[in-house]
Amino acid sequence: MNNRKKTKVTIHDIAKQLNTTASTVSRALQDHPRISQAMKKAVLELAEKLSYQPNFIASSLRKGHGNTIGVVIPRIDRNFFSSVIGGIEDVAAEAGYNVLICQSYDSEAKEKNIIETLINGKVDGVLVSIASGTADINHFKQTILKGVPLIFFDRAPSEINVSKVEIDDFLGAHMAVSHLIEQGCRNIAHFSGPLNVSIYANRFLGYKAALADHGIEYNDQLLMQEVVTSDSGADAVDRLLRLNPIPDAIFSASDFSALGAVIALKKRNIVIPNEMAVVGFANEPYASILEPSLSSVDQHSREVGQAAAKLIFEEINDSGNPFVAKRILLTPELIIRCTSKKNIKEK
Amino acid sequence: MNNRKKTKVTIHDIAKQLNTTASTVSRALQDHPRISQAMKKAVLELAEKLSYQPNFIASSLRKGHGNTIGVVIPRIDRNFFSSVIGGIEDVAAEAGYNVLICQSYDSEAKEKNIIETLINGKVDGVLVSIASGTADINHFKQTILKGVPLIFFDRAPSEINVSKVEIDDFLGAHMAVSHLIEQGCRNIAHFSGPLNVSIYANRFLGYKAALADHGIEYNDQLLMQEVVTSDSGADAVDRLLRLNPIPDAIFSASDFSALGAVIALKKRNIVIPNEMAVVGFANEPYASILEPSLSSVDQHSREVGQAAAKLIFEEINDSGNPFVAKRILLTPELIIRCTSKKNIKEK
DNA sequence: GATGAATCTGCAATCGATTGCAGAATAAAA
DNA sequence: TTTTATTCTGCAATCGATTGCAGATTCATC
Repeated sequence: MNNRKKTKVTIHDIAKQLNTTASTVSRALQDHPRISQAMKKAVLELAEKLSYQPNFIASSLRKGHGNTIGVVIPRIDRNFFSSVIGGIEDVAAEAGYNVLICQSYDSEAKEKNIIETLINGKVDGVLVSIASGTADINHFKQTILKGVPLIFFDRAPSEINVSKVEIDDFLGAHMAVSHLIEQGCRNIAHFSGPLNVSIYANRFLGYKAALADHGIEYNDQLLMQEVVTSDSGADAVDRLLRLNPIPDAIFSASDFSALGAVIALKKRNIVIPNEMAVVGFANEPYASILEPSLSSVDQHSREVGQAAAKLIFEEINDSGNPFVAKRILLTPELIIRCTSKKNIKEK
Repeated sequence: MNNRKKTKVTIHDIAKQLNTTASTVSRALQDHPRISQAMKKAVLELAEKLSYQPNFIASSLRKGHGNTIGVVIPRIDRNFFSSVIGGIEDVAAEAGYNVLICQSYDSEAKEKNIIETLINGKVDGVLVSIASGTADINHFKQTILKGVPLIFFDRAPSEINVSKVEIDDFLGAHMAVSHLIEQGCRNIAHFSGPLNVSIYANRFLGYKAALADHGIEYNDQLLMQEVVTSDSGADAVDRLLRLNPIPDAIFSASDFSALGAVIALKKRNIVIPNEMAVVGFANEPYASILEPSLSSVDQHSREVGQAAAKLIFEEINDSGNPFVAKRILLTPELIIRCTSKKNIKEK
């Protein structure tokens, strides 16, 4: 067992041993109605005996598709994306498809490169969460021209006519901010990401709308831009504390900056949530572990993946009909924990 | 742009327009030395103009490989595995390979199924972290017979002659337990997983060895078996507290059970680390966020992925030579935090 | 002008499975 | 026995790119 040689049994080998042809063997293996039971039995038995396995590449070439879909994400070691992939893989495995994972690391060049190698027959469809560094979306137009189904999830460009699966960021933000207002907060700061990225833009709009709906005026000073990391969250807290009056809540578009904020607030002995309430976004696994536990908007990431995968299979199987872009908007869920629930002690 | 038609430019199309043949076009595209500069230029220009993209499937069939490797893991939404995949993907992308991800959900049947579909030419090599439910490893022997390179990482069966990338669980456990002993603990409990799984067996051995090396007798009562989840960790704490004397430390083979233990201990107002110190294993992202922050053994997961990927490319490119199984053992790192560092206040 | 060398191209087979169509073999009906 | 219907099989092309080998063309040398 120390030298490994390729055993390559093909339908021709089977045909030869049975004094028949590859066509017949091929049909027998597919249980084609015009092949006799006797022949099917013989083929199946010999195939089993020789432990024949069909060559996937060859049949893909002939059939024109390879039962594989590609997924392009910024990075996999982020909880949101790995759980989206979990959802995609569930649906794909069910449908007999495999999933090819590629990371763009938020770089447009990498993303472009990935898309180009994927669409040359390697995959039958592509699911993308666009890189934040991507300005030019021509590579996606290529994909469409090639006739390869394309779906965006989570992060999607607006200037392109494709199907999308998104969570309702506006609603999530609106729920979070409304909740803070119900808790008595009136002076609510917002940590935002780059506003040219749709998810952050929508969260910002949801924030503003919730304020307006409760008759609270929007205050420019309370918007902290490009605050999505833990460090920047801590810095932003410093800036907030210099305001007069000091805000009484933070709605952060990211759990990471919310985390940084909570740590910074604790360091300054500011009581959470009574002096300053905090709600994050994404419901990262650590949200429940942080003390006080972090309220956050859950994105139902696994369902995002499942929905996106289902959508792409629809488009793959539907390729004859004229294309109509669909948009699925999933409802997020506000998870209320200790950083925002006043008058309730930590247990 | 509402109807999507497949544009399928092949080398034959280019050849026809240039009054030459597919062979010449193929060679021109590969910059073959025996093609004239003029012809190369013409081909390249026309290819560009028609936005020709080589058909990946066709060239794979002919070349006998498809620049794809498969990864089989129990599940992707676990930090360890997603970061291993990050490492694999880094190396693979560098080498011009794509990565196919499959989840076994710790089921032998699923794993077997995955392996069988992968090795039929779909991938050029397979990286596996074996499902905990897998007893029969015949499907892997098939893989070897097929001549498809195979590497195990993290979890590997012992009864098979293949290359492996593992972290030194024995050493990691030894470091953790020695550290607890240095902190003055003498009565150290151990939360273990199923001992037929190598990683848990080795952690257990490392635990025992560290005790022995410090002249501490191993006590059967302090071994809590099958404790790898948060809930079971909390339960195990209950049992420990009924012992006499009560242990003064826990070395957990999993961060999840360590987490459960810390929460349970806090609920009972047992002071960590002075009354009970805790060290976990895996350095999950929440370890640093927990209060008190959890000491844990970091597995350098990204490096595991990188090492495994490098190894499989060696085997793929080396297929001529007689096979020699390699074993890479990575050194883990003990991260000392507040659950085990006595006499240091939490900041 | 002839021979040899050097440089390009094209033919045709190949990778392995699939499939339309023709045709063989068998059974049923006349 | 002949005709018609029915049931199986096989031939050959196809998917698109690659490659060994032969042949063609150009150029240099004697």
